[in-house]
Amino acid sequence: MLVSRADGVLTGGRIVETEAYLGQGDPGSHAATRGITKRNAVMYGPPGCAYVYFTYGNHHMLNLVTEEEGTAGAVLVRAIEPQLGTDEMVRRRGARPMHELANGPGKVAQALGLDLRDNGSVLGVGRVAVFDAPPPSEPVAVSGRIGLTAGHERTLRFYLEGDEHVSRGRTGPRRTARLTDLKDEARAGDARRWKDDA
DNA sequence: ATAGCGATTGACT
DNA sequence: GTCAATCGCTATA
Repeated sequence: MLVSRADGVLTGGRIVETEAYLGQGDPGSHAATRGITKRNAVMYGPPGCAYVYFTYGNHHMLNLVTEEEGTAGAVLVRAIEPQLGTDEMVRRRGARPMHELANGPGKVAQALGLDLRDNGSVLGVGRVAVFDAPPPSEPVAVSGRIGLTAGHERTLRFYLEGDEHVSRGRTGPRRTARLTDLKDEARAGDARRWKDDA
């Protein structure tokens, strides 16, 4: 559950689509180039913070920092299922079908009223908060990330299979799995990474 | 100081 | 399916 209290109004919903962005070695990441810059600094900061950036001259993107301080890593929230403050979300986004209020990363930030002021804010302390929720009943689909220049693709996009609130997009190759299995895979990957580092 | 570009969207063919 | 809008960040001079 993702919740915003921008403008003193609570808005939010269930996260239904995400993409992972790593640090060095992930050419699609803002942290791809070695070193901290003014923009990507928050990605290197402590986990549990919001990394918000501005792109294409119009759109804000909300990421959740995931890795320990000193290691770049964040999850881009690409879509949510509106559940809280939907009337305010309609006011911010314009009259649209419910499933088009936040079915894209730029739309998520707009619907939640977020902007660069939220960059670096601590989840639950600033205007953005994330709460645990029951695991989804739908299978989780895994595909390549959207919108990256060729050669930057990695299968790091995760979304709820068949959910109407997921962004439209060229999916490409895709597989589905249970959430518990994906978590097992992630843990195995972490173990492999630690072993390699050692 | 500044050219080039982008983790997109919305309108249009 | 194509395409323009739009501006902060990054890299280069």
